[in-house]
Amino acid sequence: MGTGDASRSEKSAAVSALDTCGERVVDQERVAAVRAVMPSPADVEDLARVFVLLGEPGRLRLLTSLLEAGELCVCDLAATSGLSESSVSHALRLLRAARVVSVQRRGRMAYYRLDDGHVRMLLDLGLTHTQHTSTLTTAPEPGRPERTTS
Amino acid sequence: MGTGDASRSEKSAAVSALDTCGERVVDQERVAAVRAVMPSPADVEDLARVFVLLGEPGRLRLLTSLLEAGELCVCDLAATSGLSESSVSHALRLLRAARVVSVQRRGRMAYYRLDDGHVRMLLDLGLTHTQHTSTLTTAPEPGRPERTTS
DNA sequence: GCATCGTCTGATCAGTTGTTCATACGTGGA
DNA sequence: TCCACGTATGAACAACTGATCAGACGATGC
Repeated sequence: MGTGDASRSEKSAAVSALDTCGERVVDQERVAAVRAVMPSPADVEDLARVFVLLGEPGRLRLLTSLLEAGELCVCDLAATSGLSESSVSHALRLLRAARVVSVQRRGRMAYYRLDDGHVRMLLDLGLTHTQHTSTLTTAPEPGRPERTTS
Repeated sequence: MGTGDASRSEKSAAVSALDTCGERVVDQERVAAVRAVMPSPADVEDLARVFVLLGEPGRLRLLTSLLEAGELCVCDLAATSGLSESSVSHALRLLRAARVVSVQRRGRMAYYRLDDGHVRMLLDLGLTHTQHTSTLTTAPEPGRPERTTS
């Protein structure tokens, strides 16, 4: 099955440009259309980086805390997230590097806040829906007091 | 970290309920407020699972392809995402388990589509903003000048 | 029936990631 | 000044994850 397998090229014949490495393609038009609008690799990786940062329960609790409180210091973030202060510091380092949070120092305290409206929207959207969709993914849990995010 | 460290309980004295394990807390009111509205651990982990699924470039390209095409078979997904067909299959397995995609078989083909409006919104929101915000994330960090926002 | 195709799956391996421990930095108070 | 505090950092470790390879399954065509 090499490349000569044109048995289902009923749609278009301009395959060579798309079929870069012997991959079989069924619906060539659709594949071409998708490729045309596919974000650049850099954009995809950027977005993936953001989602990854949101994809760890500890960081997610940190960010949720900041979403609710507006501003918190490291030790309070440790208290609200249940992480050790060291873990919080390490996590905040990553979030800082991605410009997701910003820090402002007062005295020997460091106060963090969300610094990215984009992430705030993703967070808010995610939190809202997750609470409506309990019992879906893997949560056999009984009822929970469904907070209203306002 | 002695347990008797109540040195800064200047705001309220009802610490015992919050301070479960010798953690220092600065703004107890705010911490209590955040804890009150913090989603349940199960909800947090559910949401984190979703974000993790979106947080890998390969899967993100798969999902973007489905968002654009509506429906694609495995080999076409391999073509649009640049992954091997085996990797696609493994990835789709995870996405299926999380009810993010659904599959419909016709003959020996398997056609996948997005099956979660929640995820579709997150995807769409993410993709929209990422394309406006290129040149941001991957920036090599200008020295880390702790910008005092605004 | 047999061979081929598209897809799925398990095992293995390498790379990544979060946590912990120990320590270092800068600040503020005695 | 010295010490306690809040935070930041590096190293080491365990756990997880994605890619690859090999093989299996069901469906189709001869």
